[in-house]
Amino acid sequence: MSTPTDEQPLGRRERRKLETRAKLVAAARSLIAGQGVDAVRINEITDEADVGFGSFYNHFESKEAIVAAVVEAVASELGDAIDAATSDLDDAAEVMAVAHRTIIDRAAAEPTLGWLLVRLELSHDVVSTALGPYALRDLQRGIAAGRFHVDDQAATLIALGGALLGAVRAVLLGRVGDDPAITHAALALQLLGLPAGEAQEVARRPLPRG
Amino acid sequence: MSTPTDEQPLGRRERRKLETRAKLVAAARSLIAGQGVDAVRINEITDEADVGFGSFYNHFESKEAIVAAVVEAVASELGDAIDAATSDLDDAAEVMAVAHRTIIDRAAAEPTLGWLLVRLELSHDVVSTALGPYALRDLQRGIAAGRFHVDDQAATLIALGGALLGAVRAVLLGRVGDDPAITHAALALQLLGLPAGEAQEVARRPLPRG
DNA sequence: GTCGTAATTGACGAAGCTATCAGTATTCCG
DNA sequence: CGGAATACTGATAGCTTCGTCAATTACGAC
Repeated sequence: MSTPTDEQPLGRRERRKLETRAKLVAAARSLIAGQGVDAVRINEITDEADVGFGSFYNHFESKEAIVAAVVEAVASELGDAIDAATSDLDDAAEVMAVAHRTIIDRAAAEPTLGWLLVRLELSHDVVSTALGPYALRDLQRGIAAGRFHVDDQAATLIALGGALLGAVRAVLLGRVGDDPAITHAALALQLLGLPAGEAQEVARRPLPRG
Repeated sequence: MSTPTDEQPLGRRERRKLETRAKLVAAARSLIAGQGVDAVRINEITDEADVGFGSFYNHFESKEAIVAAVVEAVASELGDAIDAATSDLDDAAEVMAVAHRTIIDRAAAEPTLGWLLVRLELSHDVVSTALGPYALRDLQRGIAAGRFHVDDQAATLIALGGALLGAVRAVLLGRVGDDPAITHAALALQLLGLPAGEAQEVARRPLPRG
């Protein structure tokens, strides 16, 4: 997910410019998480970023443009997190469980990220677009390994994504019991056709390098 | 879900008033379905309803007020549809499958309703609030009958609702195969712990009084 | 037919938001 | 050091939206 990051020999001017841009994106991110895209005003973004109003238009053409930047940032951040958490695993079912647990744990630890995910999903399909490819890969590994019993792959991914998003919302709203990540992971595996007992066992395995 | 509807002896004046109100709600419903709550302007609603701008404030205090009316209408409409479709059934698993199929089929037949559901869910929790009680009742029947294997009821309902909403969105976006309602119903039953074969069988049963 | 009541209407003032732009401050480079 | 380049700034013009209100219209009672 991460690019090789070719960089560094930048003048002070360039650095300040990027810094301003980063402040704007961070401010937009936090405000969108709190209020949703539509409710956020551009002057709120510049105030939060502690930057002159006019600066906004030095970096972005419109609100849509900065939203796109936020979406991209969130997508790559989550993608990296999933990669890091699952790269050491062999069992396809465990990969799926850990991927879901990662998302939910991160949303719980960083509600701003969680709300962003929820609030951006409707308008920008973040889950399908950004996470879909990972999910599809993991799904097919599980099918190939004979662990999942799946009839319609696309429909399964949709249900999986919807259930995940529901779980994230529930966590953010505090409507959950203990360790919602494990609970949800077990449900996801059950959805994929694992027997209840096996789903529980896989979902409960300790996270790698935790 | 439906109230006994005590009514009829109304003068023409009352009827016209209710008619205006109904036109406003219908217009709001269609516009919200198309653009989401935030994007809808009050003058758009009155234009669509073919009513003077000022009339809006004879019936509703604010946009929030009319949105609440729309939410209530949608909730009772769906509730009635589910009741009608499942009241003749004995098998708890079949009840759950038919309930989900009903929602998806209705969303497919009436995209306005589907989009409303999706667009209102974020801001108003329609699925949890309006459909949750039905789902909980059916879930507990299935558990009592020993057909579902459920660990955490609340988490299961959340996953079920999220998956349903995802399926509705997919249908509206055309990203589906044949008979998405049956496909999704089978997934829902699998999520509830039914073995894959059994889930398929129950999901495929013909709808009652179809 | 006349009058009182209540709903409807659209124009208007107030408030908010966007995008621009002319001016200022900072950095780069010869 | 000095001039060019570039990012930053906030006031402002123009537009959109909201909620109110005085005038108008439709209804129903007598």
